[in-house]
Amino acid sequence: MASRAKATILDIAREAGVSKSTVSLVLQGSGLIRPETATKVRKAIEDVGYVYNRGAANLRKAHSNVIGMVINDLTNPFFAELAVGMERVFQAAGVVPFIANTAENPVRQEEVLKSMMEQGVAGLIVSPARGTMPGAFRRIEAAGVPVVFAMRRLPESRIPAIAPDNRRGACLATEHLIRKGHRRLAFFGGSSDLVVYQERLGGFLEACEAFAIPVVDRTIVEGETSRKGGMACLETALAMPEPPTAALCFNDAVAFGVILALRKRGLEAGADFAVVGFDDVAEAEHYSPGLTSVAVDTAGLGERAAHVMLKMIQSRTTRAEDHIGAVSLVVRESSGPDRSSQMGDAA
Amino acid sequence: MASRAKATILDIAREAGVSKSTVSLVLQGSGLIRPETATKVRKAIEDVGYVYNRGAANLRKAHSNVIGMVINDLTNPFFAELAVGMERVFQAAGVVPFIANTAENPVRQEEVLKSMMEQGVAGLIVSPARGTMPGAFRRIEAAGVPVVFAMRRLPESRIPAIAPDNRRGACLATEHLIRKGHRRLAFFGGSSDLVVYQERLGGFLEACEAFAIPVVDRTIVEGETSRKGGMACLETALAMPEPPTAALCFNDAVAFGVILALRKRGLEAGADFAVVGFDDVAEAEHYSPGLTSVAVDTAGLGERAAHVMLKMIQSRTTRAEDHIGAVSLVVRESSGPDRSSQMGDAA
DNA sequence: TTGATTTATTGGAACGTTCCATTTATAGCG
DNA sequence: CGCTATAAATGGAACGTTCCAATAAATCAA
Repeated sequence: MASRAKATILDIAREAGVSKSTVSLVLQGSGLIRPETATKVRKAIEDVGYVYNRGAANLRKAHSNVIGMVINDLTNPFFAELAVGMERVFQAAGVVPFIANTAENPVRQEEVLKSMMEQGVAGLIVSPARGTMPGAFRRIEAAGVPVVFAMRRLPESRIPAIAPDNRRGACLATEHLIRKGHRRLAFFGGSSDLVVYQERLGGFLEACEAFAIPVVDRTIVEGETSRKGGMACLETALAMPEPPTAALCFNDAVAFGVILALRKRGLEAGADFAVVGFDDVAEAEHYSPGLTSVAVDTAGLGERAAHVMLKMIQSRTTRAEDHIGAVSLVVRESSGPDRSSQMGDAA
Repeated sequence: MASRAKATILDIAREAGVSKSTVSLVLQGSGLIRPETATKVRKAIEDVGYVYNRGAANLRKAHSNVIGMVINDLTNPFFAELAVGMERVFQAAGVVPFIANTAENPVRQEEVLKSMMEQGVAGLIVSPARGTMPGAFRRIEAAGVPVVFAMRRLPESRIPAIAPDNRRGACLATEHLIRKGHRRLAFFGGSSDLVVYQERLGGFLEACEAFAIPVVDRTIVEGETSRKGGMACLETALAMPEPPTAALCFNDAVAFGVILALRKRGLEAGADFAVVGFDDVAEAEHYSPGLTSVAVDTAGLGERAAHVMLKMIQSRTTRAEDHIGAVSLVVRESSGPDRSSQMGDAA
């Protein structure tokens, strides 16, 4: 069936009885060639089972149409959603994003970035792994490849970042808890090596300050940003002499963990302890109880990041403005009764 | 700071005072060059901020070290886990997998596959989008690029597939429901254009047959493989004159939807209606109630697929054996009380 | 010393494209 | 009919690697 060695532009030229240049022109859809010739060439392409060699082309053209997306945790649905938002934009622009996962591992991240650079990507959208060193992107910047950070940023970096308004979101959520009447508040999960953590914690503290919550009534428990981490945080907090009655969680995964741990103790989120999450993943709505969470419009941020990237590529610059996405609080049951309700649930 | 035009092997050669061939040798870690020379060259590489151009290299070498992973729905945590399993294996082999999402869209899939082929991938691991045409992979096979299907297969294709034992899993789950005393059973979600659906439904029917469940007592409701689809399935089924008392769901997402819909009606999964899922995603364990589900060892299948792929590349063949992964039923609360408590199926 | 052997290094010809500068064919105009 | 203007097609020189065959330098055997 198929030829052993892979067909090249020259094979097509021979097959169609034209020159390689003509084939090349057809391939890039130039209007310079006569329609009949183009048809003839296209038929030949089909016949020989030709596969375009982008590597060879890039050798001359110098800018590819692939964009790399480097994500720190693909199993987190939050990041998958981000990816989906970006893809929507790129698809329309005829760009194929290649995704790679770093599994929150800076060493792996280095490998992945290297591989993408070698592949000649036109740009890189990155959600950096925790513990990324400040200089990790110096080489890439030096090579003139545009980079955009999504969701996370690095401490002192000039790379543009697209992220939600973490501080404001946390502030909003904390206010909500305070207005519900809570006076002993906790912030659960995350760790201070993440800029995002500092922003969210900052918002939490800002609201505490604004409502004059004394420092002793603010409990801050760092922990893994996972269900397990959330469970641990709750245990730690409840073991305290004056335990908090409400918690803002670093993200939804932590919040789910807290709800789970409450249930294990025979307590119910909402009724016995108020829980608020962050990110508003799809699951938050369907959880039981529904999780009050800060919605960050993940897919929208993905789209925005993709747009910024495209613009940077187009204007061949390596700099762009940060973009802070609007946030909103989605109130559900986990943060306490809407009225003074009872759920009809008797078995 | 960095040079405007990107550095090549020749720039390094000049910088280090050697020939380009020497630099090339150093780059591929050949033992032929004197250690001191190698060091000198490596320093030059560092100094000029050189980025290896794999496209150019592939022009001669003809086999790249990138493997494409084409996945039909990245937002499904199930597939993300699959991806993670593969990555583990590839990383050890020094291969970087590039992931792309087709969003269950055959047209998009075509674009993505084309792009990957153009990029010169060494192999492709694919979970084909629903509605993929039988001939969709003919060109790729003809080009001699090894392809492995993961989780899903195409109706009449010679491409090796790595998938769980769907039939047996469904059979196991159905038996479980029957032993619990259920006599009117449903199969919820999915649609018959998927081979996986046919296998799972087949297992369901096989168990029904074995336990002599009459055909009238088997309810089959096709539907979207999502929470929403699951909710719709339950509504349809409960509207019937003699509604089922238990359901095997096409996957966990459908099962979660069913549980949700039950709750909306004031019913509780487990107590009032038995629900079993398929895939045993991480969330199944943490759901409320815990979801009984068929565990398929997703990450293990990913690893297996990656191994098969590596072997195919190594032995430059495009054929391999199918691999059917073992499954097991994980019993939790959603399928009813552990003890043989009689459930009256009069609602 | 000479030649043979081993060890390091090097030029040059690919690889499959693109793109510029030409060439060739076609048409238009007086 | 010759001339120019336009349209269509073409050859050749890059692009950044690898790899073979060839060279140069160092070592050894006699």
